[in-house]
Amino acid sequence: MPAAAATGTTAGKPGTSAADGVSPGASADTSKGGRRRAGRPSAALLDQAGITSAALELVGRKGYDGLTMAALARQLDVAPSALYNHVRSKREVLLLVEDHLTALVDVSGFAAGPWEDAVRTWAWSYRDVFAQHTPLIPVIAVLPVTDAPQTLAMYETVSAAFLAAGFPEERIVSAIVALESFIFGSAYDVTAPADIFDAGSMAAATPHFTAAVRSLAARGDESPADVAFGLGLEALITGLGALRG
Amino acid sequence: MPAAAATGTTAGKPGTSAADGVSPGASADTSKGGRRRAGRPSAALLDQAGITSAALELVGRKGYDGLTMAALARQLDVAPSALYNHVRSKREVLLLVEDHLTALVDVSGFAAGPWEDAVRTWAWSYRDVFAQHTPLIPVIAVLPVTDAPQTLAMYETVSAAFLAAGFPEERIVSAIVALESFIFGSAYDVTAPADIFDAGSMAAATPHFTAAVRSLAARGDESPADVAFGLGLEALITGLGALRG
DNA sequence: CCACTAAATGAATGCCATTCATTTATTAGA
DNA sequence: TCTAATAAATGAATGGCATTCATTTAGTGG
Repeated sequence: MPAAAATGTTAGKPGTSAADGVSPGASADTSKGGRRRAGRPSAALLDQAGITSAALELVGRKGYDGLTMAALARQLDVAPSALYNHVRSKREVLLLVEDHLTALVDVSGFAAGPWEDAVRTWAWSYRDVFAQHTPLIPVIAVLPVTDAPQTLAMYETVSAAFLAAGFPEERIVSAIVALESFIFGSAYDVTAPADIFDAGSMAAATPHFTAAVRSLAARGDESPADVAFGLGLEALITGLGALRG
Repeated sequence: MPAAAATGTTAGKPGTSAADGVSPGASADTSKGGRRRAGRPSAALLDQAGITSAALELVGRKGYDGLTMAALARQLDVAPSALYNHVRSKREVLLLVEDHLTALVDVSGFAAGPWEDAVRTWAWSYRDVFAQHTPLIPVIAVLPVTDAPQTLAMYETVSAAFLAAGFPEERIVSAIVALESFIFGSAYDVTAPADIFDAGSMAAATPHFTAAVRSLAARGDESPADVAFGLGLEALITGLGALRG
């Protein structure tokens, strides 16, 4: 399970959620509900799906520092101010991206098989997706689920599976939150520089820590972030699993 | 090794960091060692300790949105550009604040008593400190320990205690990282709005999740964030504790 | 008293998200 | 077919931000 970690990122699951496929290009004017009133231009250059995929491409190419409203507009061949006809703020752009990414998290394990395996698959995949998008984590943390349909869909799938696995209803949300907290915190670790624990000139003053760091580095195959995540995840699975009736 | 910590940052030149003298701004940092060269003003208005405490006061009063270099300068009765004689960037200000806060984390439990109790005390305290400073979390995550002496000191204390408790040396860093990841993720939860899980109009589409949320709310005394943190922490303590030889 | 230097200044610079009055393009309905 | 309504795009502001830099200020050791 450890090395496979990296794969999860691409693992978009078709059956995961209620979202239609979307056609990210320039024209997918499906939803955007609301009745039409008077004359209404049909060939809009922008919509939320297009903005979302342009934002994702931009992030992939330039990182989150490169995701500015100006750059986003340029990517879409449009004036920056045009974006505000479709999105209330930059935060809403981040929110659209977040919800899109959540749909990539692998919840397929919850359909069948042991609860432990399903949680493992889900957690590794969840971490892998957001490890490449850590600037979204502060956004997610305060995000009312109402504003993120895909995220809500994921919670429904996971909740149903926890109930089926024998969890008492009043513990389900707490267990999910505990797992998510660990997942988000661990996503940051993945991005940490390799020498983050190098004490440098202070090494002599911190002998126990320095020795611990050195013996950690000695083991070769797995990345430190993966080792720590695996360790914590197994502890959580065992400990939380014991709550089942 | 207390406040002397602050030195290293301005370095870059041999022997430059020294800047002792009489009364600095608001809070005096005692001699920072280093040899003196030529003539040198003794009544500096600013130093890193003063900047740190001004930043903390500002954050307490206006939050992290209010912590701008301009506001910080105003607080210290100084021009914004003056700050850059003592600090390389705003990020370094955040770093100073982070290191100061880390010193507030309660590691006293590691001095004696059972490992489990010490970890519990440490983890709750750690979470509580940073729950009020979540904007620092992305900074901490990528922060080389070299740049944060207090943080390094905490790691040394914790590492020594884990070793004494019977942990194999090569698992210590992983165990600490796993705990920290959980702690940082959980710190975000504390700040989440109470209605974060209200599915609103989508409630009908997510019956299991909605029911789980409702039954959670039913239990009154403890905050949801505390319940989740306690649940996860106990699982981690049990699971990680099993690694001890 | 002079040469040296850390520290403070104030005026730029460039980037950013966001706003707004205005224009453009489309279509429903008369 | 003409017209009124309207969504969407524009381009020029606005105000805030961190940061830079040439310059000035003021102590101090020699």
